Amino acid sequence: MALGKNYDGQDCSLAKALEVIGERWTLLVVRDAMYGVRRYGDFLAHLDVPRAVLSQRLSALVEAGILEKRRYQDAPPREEYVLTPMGRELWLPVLALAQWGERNLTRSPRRLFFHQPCGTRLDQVAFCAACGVQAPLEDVEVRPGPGLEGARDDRVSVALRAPHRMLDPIP
Amino acid sequence: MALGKNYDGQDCSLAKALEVIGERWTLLVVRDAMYGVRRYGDFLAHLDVPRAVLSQRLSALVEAGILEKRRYQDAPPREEYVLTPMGRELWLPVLALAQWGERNLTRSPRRLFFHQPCGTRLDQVAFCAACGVQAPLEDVEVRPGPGLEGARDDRVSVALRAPHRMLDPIP
DNA sequence: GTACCACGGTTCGTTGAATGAACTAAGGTG
DNA sequence: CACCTTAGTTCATTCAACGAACCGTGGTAC
Repeated sequence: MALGKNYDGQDCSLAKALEVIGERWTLLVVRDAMYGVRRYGDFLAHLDVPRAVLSQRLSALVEAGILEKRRYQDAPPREEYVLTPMGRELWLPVLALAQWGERNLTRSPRRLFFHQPCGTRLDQVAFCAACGVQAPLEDVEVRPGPGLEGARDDRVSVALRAPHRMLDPIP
Repeated sequence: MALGKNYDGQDCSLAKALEVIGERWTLLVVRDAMYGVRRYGDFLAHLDVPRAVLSQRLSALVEAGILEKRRYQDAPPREEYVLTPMGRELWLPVLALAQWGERNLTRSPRRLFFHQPCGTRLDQVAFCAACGVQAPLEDVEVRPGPGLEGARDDRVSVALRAPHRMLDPIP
């Protein structure tokens, strides 16, 4: 489709990336997946996205190799969406963008990120000075920051108001 | 406006950031500004974006404090758009996203980034190991990578096929 | 066994935004 | 005086987002 998602003629890896994760809602779906959201209904509850759009985005992310759809229960049959390694690598740009928003668009931080093995707070490039490593997503813990207001009360929002290891499924 | 740009109810700095730079074309405009593109006509030539959309995006970016519109010539009156400090801070997420695209969606790198003061190649978080600093945008030089094919031949594309310091205006 | 519910979607009419071509306006240049 | 450049605006058409309603599969309660 030449309209809506493609940036034809842009020979640039940023444009390529945006063709995959640049559509409305897509990066928020990825963020939720990083927080451990896996089920259609949970994405829906947390995002207030039209169902048709969510279906389309999930399929597109699976197609692109960022999410994997897999059956986690047979009776009744239920599927879940989990990040692939390629999807987990989006951690860095997502964090950088969120931190930019935090520094420039909000008063105080909504969420803080920590290197789970050592408890050190992470900066915008996820580099843990204490350990001297770039923290992979699996080793990151989120905790609510001072700026987080409890506006929403869907399952997912409530679960994420407690400290939580990234990728751990929502209860 | 509840439609199209807002992510109402998402109490999250990523959503806030996406409200500002998440619309179609917006991040490509910012990328071009980082490369040194400043004039309406140059953005237009490089991006193949409809004129009305470009006008809207440029105004929105000025409104958001990411670009500054300023007169660089009086007869005839001409304006240019340059990144503000807040806009320059988008460098990190833009780089991280582009590098993700490069690693996961393309064969070989389109463009390589170097720490201009010392000539060291930069990684996805713009950390210069030789100098031990996070390189600011002003100190970065782009050079074409092996994967860059000379498909486009507009003014801007041609100019960017030579090594070029970030933010330096297109000739 | 039958009514009801949870989950994960699809369908569809309405609204808003992107597209691209044409037009405008200010001000030089030959 | 005709024409060119730059930076837009206007407008009809096309496409995608929205949100409400509907659908299908397979439990669970009575």
